[in-house]
Amino acid sequence: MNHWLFKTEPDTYSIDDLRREGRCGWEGIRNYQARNRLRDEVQDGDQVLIYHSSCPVPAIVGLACVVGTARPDPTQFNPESPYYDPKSSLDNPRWVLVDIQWQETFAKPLPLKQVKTETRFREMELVSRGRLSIQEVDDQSFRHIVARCR
DNA sequence: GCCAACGTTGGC
DNA sequence: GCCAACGTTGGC
Repeated sequence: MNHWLFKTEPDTYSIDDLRREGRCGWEGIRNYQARNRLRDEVQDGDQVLIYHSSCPVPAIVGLACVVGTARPDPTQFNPESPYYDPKSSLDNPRWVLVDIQWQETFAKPLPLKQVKTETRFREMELVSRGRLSIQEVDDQSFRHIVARCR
């Protein structure tokens, strides 16, 4: 069982939106490495830290879990969608998504600034590979973060 | 709004 | 398959 960190811009879709909806398809991933992880590595029941980017205080803000496995992202076929990809086809979809279920909104979100400061987080992809939108989180960091953000 | 880092595209 | 040009991300 792996743990993950999914990034989102709260102006587009926030942890509050996820809480309200309960469950959502994590649409709009348009990066091959992130896509490959969703398709090949993310498993039913995996836990996911939700991270807010491009906002006043970028931070890890909550917890969700994966429901089911990867499926084609319908937005790639919708010309009206900002995630539309004319090079994709129904026969051979290029992009996938996973569905996630809200579990928790943290009482004490963990700001990126803090993650960067502490040596225990040195190896986190959030520090070393900030732009990757689907990140793997090691077990120890994951447990530490959940415990201290509650 | 700037810009560094990094991903993608396409000509050759 | 290289690499220059270009586009995107995201912190600041």
